[in-house]
Amino acid sequence: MKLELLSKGDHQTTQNQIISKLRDVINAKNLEPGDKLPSERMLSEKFEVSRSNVREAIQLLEFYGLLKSKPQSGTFVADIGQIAMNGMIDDILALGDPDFRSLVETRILFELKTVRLAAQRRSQEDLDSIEAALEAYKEKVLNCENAVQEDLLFHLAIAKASGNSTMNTFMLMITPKIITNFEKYHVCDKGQAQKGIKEHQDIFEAIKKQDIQLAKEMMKVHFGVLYQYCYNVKG
Amino acid sequence: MKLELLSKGDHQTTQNQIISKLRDVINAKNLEPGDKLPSERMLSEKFEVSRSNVREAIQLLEFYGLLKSKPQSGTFVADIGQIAMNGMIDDILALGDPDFRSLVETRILFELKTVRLAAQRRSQEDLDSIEAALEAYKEKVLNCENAVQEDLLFHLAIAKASGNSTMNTFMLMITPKIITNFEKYHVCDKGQAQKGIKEHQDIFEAIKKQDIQLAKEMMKVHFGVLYQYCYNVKG
DNA sequence: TTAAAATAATTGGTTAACCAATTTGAACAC
DNA sequence: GTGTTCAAATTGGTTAACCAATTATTTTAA
Repeated sequence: MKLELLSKGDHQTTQNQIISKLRDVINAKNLEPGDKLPSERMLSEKFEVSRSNVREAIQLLEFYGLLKSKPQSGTFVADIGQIAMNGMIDDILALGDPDFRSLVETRILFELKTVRLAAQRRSQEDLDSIEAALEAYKEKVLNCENAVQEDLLFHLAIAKASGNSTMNTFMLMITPKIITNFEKYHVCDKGQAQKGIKEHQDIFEAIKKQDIQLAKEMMKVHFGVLYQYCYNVKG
Repeated sequence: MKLELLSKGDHQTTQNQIISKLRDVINAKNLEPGDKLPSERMLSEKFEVSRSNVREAIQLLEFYGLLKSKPQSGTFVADIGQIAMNGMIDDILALGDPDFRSLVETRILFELKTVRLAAQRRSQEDLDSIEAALEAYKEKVLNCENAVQEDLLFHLAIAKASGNSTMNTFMLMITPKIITNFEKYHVCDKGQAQKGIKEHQDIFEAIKKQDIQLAKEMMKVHFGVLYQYCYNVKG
């Protein structure tokens, strides 16, 4: 038996320690937006870790928009004041792997919003893409095959048609995590198949008609089961 | 004059090319979930790029949950079928830098949702954090100082209190991008100051009372101006 | 012939060396 | 003193060498 209680990834732990130390450096030196941090080499020596570890930590903070590295110059504090910097780093350090329920909850939020935006903004090209995804889905279902992939692409096509690149990106980030943890197996139920097809078809038609409210309602129906899973577990 | 038309980042371009080639490899070899990709060294030779470039591309696809690297073994296709794999990689390749409007639109969506969840789920500790952020905000505003940072932390405290780690993470990702592009300067207007304080106070009180609907309404009022910016630009 | 053991090759990850752009500061002309 | 030039040091980024774990292959024993 491997005793790994509260291990949580050795890598992750040291990474968070470095980030924490980076915050300390920023505070100790009273660095403000535009100020330069010590070089990666100095930091790696000071923290007694490898330079690549420091680089990785800096890159994460860069990802969150807190730092900015300039090629042959140095790493600089982004346009974020010290107070916000400290608060945000604390928040980042407190982040853990997202739980499944929060993923589902977030997905439903996105689905209900993107479908409205798609109904409102979709171009003809968008509509064609969604329809193609729908047809692929229907074909698989009618052949009694697993259509998880086609289902996913249908929803991603809607996200794309929403014209909101941020939501589109986020959908790409969370949806695979959900479908790989969900419906591992496939059962061929005639009733379920028809229900699934109808729900997708209804959503598509609403988008086509540009009926925003209807599109949202149809999507709500489609996610009814998952919705229950999220909000009625307690009750 | 530097002719950089459609440059879009040299790095980004080669990266996308590699990702595209990775997709081709997966298709050519008909790789399915669990199957192993060629080694990084082989790929770098085949693509005629450095191994670190290949690694970077693989890591991005790993970020989106499409691949999975195992330390001294190899890189494997995650639990995503070929159809979804192709569709998702296409989507990823089509992603561009998010436009400002989509960021704002997404932020408002999150704010309206997290404030409801916060009103519903907040612990006493959450409430204390939010109140502390509110007090810090009020103090700055009453002193006629710029309170952008305190405003940000107030909203992030609400996101944290929502109990949804996914939304919390996403809020951390987009909010800084917005505030750094917005309200670059600060004007001290007595009326505006009081208005800002009242709006924040109202939101806090609603969360404290756990009045979900009211919390949402107060947040909607708070983001009224931004909301207009998003949805009434055309009209 | 087959199972097991030993060894060689391969793997992603890590570290160290290297690079070109930038920055710094000393030398120097006026 | 002051502005300019130029060389040396510093920087983040990149490449190549190295590592330990894993996997494939060969050898060996029964």
